[in-house]
Amino acid sequence: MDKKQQILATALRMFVEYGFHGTATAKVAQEAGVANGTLFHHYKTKDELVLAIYVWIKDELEASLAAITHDSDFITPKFKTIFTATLHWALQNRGKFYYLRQFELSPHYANVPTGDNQTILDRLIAEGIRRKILRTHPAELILTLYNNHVFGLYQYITQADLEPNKQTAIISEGYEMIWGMLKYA
Amino acid sequence: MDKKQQILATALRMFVEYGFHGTATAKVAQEAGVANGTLFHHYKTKDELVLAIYVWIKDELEASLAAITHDSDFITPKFKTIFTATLHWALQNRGKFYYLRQFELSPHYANVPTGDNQTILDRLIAEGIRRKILRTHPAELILTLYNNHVFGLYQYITQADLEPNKQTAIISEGYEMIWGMLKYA
Amino acid sequence: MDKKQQILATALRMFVEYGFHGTATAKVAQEAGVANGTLFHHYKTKDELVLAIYVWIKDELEASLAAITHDSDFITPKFKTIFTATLHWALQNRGKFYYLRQFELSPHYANVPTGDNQTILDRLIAEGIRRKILRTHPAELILTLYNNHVFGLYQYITQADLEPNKQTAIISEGYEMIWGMLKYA
Amino acid sequence: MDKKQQILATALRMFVEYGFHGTATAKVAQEAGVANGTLFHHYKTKDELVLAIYVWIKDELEASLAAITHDSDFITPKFKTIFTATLHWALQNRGKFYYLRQFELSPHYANVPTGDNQTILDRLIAEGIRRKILRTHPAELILTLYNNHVFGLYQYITQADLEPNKQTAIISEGYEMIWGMLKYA
DNA sequence: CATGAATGAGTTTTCATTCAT
DNA sequence: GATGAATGAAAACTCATTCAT
Repeated sequence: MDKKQQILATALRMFVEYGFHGTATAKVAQEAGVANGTLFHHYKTKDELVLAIYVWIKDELEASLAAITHDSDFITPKFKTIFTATLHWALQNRGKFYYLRQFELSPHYANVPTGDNQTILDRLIAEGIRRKILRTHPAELILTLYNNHVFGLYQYITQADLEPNKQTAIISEGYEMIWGMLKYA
Repeated sequence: MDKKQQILATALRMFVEYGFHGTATAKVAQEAGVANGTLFHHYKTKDELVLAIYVWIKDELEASLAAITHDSDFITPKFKTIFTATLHWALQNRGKFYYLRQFELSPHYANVPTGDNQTILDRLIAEGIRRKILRTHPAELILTLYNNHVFGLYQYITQADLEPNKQTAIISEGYEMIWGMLKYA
Repeated sequence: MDKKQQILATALRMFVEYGFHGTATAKVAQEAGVANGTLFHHYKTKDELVLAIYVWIKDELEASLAAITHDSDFITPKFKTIFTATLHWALQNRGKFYYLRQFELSPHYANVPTGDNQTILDRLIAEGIRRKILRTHPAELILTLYNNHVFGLYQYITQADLEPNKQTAIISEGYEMIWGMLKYA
Repeated sequence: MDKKQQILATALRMFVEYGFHGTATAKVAQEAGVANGTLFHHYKTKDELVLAIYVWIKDELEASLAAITHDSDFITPKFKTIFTATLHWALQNRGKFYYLRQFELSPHYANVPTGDNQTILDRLIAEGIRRKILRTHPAELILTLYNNHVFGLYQYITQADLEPNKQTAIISEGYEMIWGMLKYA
């Protein structure tokens, strides 16, 4: 398990730094301190490794959001909690958050097995629309706009290299913006 | 000249379909109907080709926006005009618009020579902030949020494969959203 | 013992289907339902496995011929019996017979330990020549022509996919041919 | 062209000595005095190279037989001429002849494009059967037995390492044998 | 301007074999 | 005996780039 996890972490770091194609599997193995063949013993192909990292990060973010919300929470504050927590997580896990975007905009995204596993956010949006707390738009549209807004803020904050308190202020502003944009009436 | 343009167009199509690394220069040359060496006769390196396509598309979009606006326009309607025109252009030039995103999120973006050539949108936002028509935020933040919103709408419309009239309706809605989000007070 | 035999049988099948080099030991182990290391526990190298299969089949064919002949038989009918039995055995054990050829034409053949263990056929030919029932040619020549004739018939019958009665007829014809070719005067 | 032919000749020699799988393309390129990539510039895959060699040899043998026969020849002497010439060619081009067998018994044989290009021998056998000069068997059977007989003689002569005059004598004997076996009545 | 043969470093992947448990 | 994770040396193949014509 140790080596497997070591490969995962090293690959993540290198993929973020050099891109998928810019990172040779041999280099990953070397930096992870394992033999070339060991990487392929655990992940049959490079694509499989790329996907495994995505699932790992996705699960981790989801778990971190699950830890601070409850099904019984009211929708409006829950929305704020999730938005804020996501951005803070993103800023404390920049490599991981960047990886998610990099992956989702790449052809690799097509390899994700399509289960019906809805995320907390998926369910929240669906319920918010149904209860007329969010605008009556297709959930898919709301989700897409939300994600792009979150990524936009992340992009700005990281590129402008803001101080922590400024970061919190912007996140707060950003929340007001998206809420004003998506809330019902 | 013919061959040069042929290479450009073919490369654009293939880069969008297979990605930068997934597209071999030899394949581009072949599909463009020119010899391997001809491609390198016009563009010294693959990176140079990738950049040339970006500049070409960027200029084309800018020219198309320039054709429908004037420096003397009022800011508020001009903002709407540009937003709407950009999205329509994106939907009629999907490959080109997608290329812009692909390029800007890639390490290639660092190769763009940093001139002070501001776009129409850059100038509009700067002036909007100065005149307190747009929120008093850093121009960079406003621009980032704007761009991500535009791309989010583009993503939704293309993935949902909407009919033309639905497209126009969503673009109109999308405009109201971003305007509500960015306008002063 | 069970596992050892299981490995042998699985390897035979796969070597015939994919060739020696085309068959990975890991795949053999997997299909045989044993662990990777178990294969190497029983056979020190892949070459050793390849050889073991050859010896196994060779012994089986020899035993099957021994069961229907006696040292005291007359040479002429014994020749016919052996020829006919060999071909029938070959057609009922196609994989095994094909393996023998595949092995003997490969560099692996050099690994067979050279004992003086003569086969029934070897002894029969030697005696036939000595007693002037077979042509006075080097035994090696007669054996080679015999083997190629047998394989030729096998090739034709399997490729033409003949019905059982046709098979018997061809084998009979084939016997007349080789006998006419090799018998004395 | 020079390099292409150089690759072909080198690969032939190495495939005969080490087998298809035992010969690395990198080694072929090295021995042929060309770069690794050059080999793949001329032959897209190793399989394509293997096939190209087969076609080359096959054509060469066919041309050599065509040079000493005429369509108007009588069948019986033509048969002898071809048989004898084939064996002499085989003994003077041992690598090439061995390659043909090696190839035809391998899975590569399935890659040969199935045209209707009949060889001289194919046509001769078909006509011999029709005119009742050869036994009334399926042409395929006659051809298979013929080929195996030729290869058997080749095998014996090369393994016994006979002197030239002995070779000629055995070939002559071998002709009588196959003719006795295949001629009508 | 245009060509396409030639290059060789680099890539992913395979695989027989070992060894600690 | 049995296991399967670990190994690392190959292997086939790719590809941006050069250059003589």
